[in-house]
Amino acid sequence: MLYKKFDDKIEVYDKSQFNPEHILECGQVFCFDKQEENYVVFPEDKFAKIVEKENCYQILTETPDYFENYFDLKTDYSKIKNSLSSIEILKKPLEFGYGIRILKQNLFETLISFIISANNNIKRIKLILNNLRKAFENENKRKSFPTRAQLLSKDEEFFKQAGCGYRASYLYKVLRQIDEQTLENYQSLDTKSLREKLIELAGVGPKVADCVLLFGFGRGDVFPVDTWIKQMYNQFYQPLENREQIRNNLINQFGVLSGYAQQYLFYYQRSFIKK
DNA sequence: GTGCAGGTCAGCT
DNA sequence: AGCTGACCTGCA
Repeated sequence: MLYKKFDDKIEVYDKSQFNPEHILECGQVFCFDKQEENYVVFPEDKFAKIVEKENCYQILTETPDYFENYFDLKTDYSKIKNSLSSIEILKKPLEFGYGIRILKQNLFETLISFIISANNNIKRIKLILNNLRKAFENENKRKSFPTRAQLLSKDEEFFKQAGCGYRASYLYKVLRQIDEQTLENYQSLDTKSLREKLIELAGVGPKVADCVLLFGFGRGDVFPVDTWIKQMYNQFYQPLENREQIRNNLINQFGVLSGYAQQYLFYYQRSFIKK
């Protein structure tokens, strides 16, 4: 993809495979806000503001290298979209979310965020995550995502106060089950074994595991099945109740591009309901 | 007041 | 193994 890296920004010239609204609103990430016409995104302890120009999008940031990787700019999405476009069910979703890219997100942040996402709504998920950031805003620069060590110092009541509800005990437990380095080491596992490892963690079931696999570990051969995907599936395929069955059938069809297909389908399906 | 939101878990057959 | 009900809580 065509882009150029500067000291204080990246300019992305190919608007056909980079659209901040598509990328950030397609459900893979919670650490962003829309400010008037622009999007800001704040993963880990980083920050970027995305501004549209006539011939490009500018990613304004102090850490261009970080965001070059974060937005996976080296990957050519025209190839991915091309191989998916022959599938009838994906035609409209691809047209609608043409600028989607799957972000390369921090493993720990992704794990915590998607544990909180379970049986929850996006507004409240963002509220809770902001509460967690706010609790450490004096010791961190800006409002960074807290580290495992920082969260480990808190008790279950802290997470309840932050609005986590019954997920508070999951967080308390999972912080004692795993650290950042162990997560990194999991990269060497194949997708199936890695998924089993993740499901052992508190608050992590099949759906959350698939989200961490896709958005954190960059595994394309998974298909997170949530209420929206299930709704879509039962609309276009032979209706099924069991989510694992739906998942297996979809992975059978989409193979190593399952995760990508999921994002286009999710974004398109949800657009009908969302205001 | 009622119902829902990117599900997971414990307890049952 | 596979199924079922309970579950925090902010917001519409």
